[in-house]
Amino acid sequence: MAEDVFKALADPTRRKILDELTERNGQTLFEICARLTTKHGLGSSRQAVSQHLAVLESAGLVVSRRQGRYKFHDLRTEPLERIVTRWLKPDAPESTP
Amino acid sequence: MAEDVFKALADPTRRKILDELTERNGQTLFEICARLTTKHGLGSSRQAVSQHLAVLESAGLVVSRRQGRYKFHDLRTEPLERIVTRWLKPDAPESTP
DNA sequence: TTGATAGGCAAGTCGCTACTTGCCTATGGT
DNA sequence: ACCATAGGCAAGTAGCGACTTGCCTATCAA
Repeated sequence: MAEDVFKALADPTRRKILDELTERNGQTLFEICARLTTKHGLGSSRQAVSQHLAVLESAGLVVSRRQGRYKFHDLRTEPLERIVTRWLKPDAPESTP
Repeated sequence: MAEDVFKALADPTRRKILDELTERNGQTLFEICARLTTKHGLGSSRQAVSQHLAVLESAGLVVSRRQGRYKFHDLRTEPLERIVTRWLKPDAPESTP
């Protein structure tokens, strides 16, 4: 539900994970760990990232597929498209001039 | 910055306050308290709602104007329109934590 | 089979945050 | 002048959430 989406987005590391998956979909846990530390400079442990991925997955923002000993993670943007329109009521759409 | 917007949206009571201001803009603290308890069934104290409004204001989602002994609160949706497009576009994401 | 890789599970620690409690200031009605 | 209303400030408490620690399972390559 939407409740979980907001909670999932509340953490900066999880948002970085979404950034990473936006840039390159279908990464494994270790790939995400490596790219978080090298590119974003975050020193997150494997378990920490694993728990973040679990939160993102239970929020519907990430789906995972197992293949052998690898587990690939894919981004799902559908939950994002629904949550913000809640407060962007029909009045005054000043987003595009 | 965007960081504060996500943190502000992480709390369900704050989201209810945004709902309330969406429905009727320019409410005072006591009005928001009253409508939260009656319409939404939340038993939030005055101080709790006051602190929530401070968080929303520092995130740029609410602005307040003083008038006599009243303080009116208005919704600002501009910060909302910026945050989610971060993952909806195929472009490179913003460099924000 | 052995060892290395990829990941999972569970309990525990620690910091942040939502909420309370108590007291304070200021404005306005009468 | 009085007092009720509208709101602010600050310290303290409780619980949730992020992260660690330690050990476990499963898969593949040699």
